[in-house]
Amino acid sequence: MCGRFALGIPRRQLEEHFAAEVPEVPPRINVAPSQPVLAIRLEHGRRVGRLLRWGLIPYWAKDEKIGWKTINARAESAAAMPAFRDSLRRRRCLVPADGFYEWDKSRKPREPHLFSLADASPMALAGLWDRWRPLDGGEAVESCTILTCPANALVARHHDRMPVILPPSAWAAWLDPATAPGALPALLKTCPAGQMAERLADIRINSPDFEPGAPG
DNA sequence: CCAGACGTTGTT
DNA sequence: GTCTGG
DNA sequence: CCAGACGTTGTT
DNA sequence: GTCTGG
Repeated sequence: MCGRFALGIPRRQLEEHFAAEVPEVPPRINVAPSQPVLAIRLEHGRRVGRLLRWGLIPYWAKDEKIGWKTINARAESAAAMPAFRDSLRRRRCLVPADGFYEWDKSRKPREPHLFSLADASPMALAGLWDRWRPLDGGEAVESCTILTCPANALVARHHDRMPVILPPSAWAAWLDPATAPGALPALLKTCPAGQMAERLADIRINSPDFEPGAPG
């Protein structure tokens, strides 16, 4: 699954890598659910990075609590889920990351591992977003979720699910709302069967800077 | 019809 | 908003 | 995901 | 154990 990840890529490198306009974001080694995450989406045909709350709140929600249970969406079922299907059809995004964490729970204390690409290039996690307007007329909240798929062999040593990682060749079609829904499953299957999965590196974290309870 | 859910992961 | 269960 | 809390009364 | 907050 994907419940924590890292993002410390400098702005200009993100802009170059994703061909997008990206806001300045402080480097984070421990991005947690409910916090703002950088998501790249298409606005008027241009790729733009926005800070969206992690945990998708569907536009029809009565309150925002559902966002605690929607930090991930299963790629296999999202198209059929009331909370995700509209976003899957029309509101897809990329979530840049240095890598994502999985925990080794056989250790005391639990030990985090960072999974990043072997060549250290930025990862593009497949995401969905939505815009929710509070019933009391308060300000709209934009939020997002990260799709998951079955873990590849490397990640499976720790967990049976992992985030969908999209290769650069899939980004344009993923972001384009005009992409036919029928084409999406093929894009999502990029991970774990595709080449990116082969390039995942498993790095054990021993840094004293990493404190799960104190999101950086 | 109305009421209530709408989600994922992990663990047992 | 839309579907399921009662 | 992890960390941290884990309560009551009364009123709307 | 289970829920909430970050």
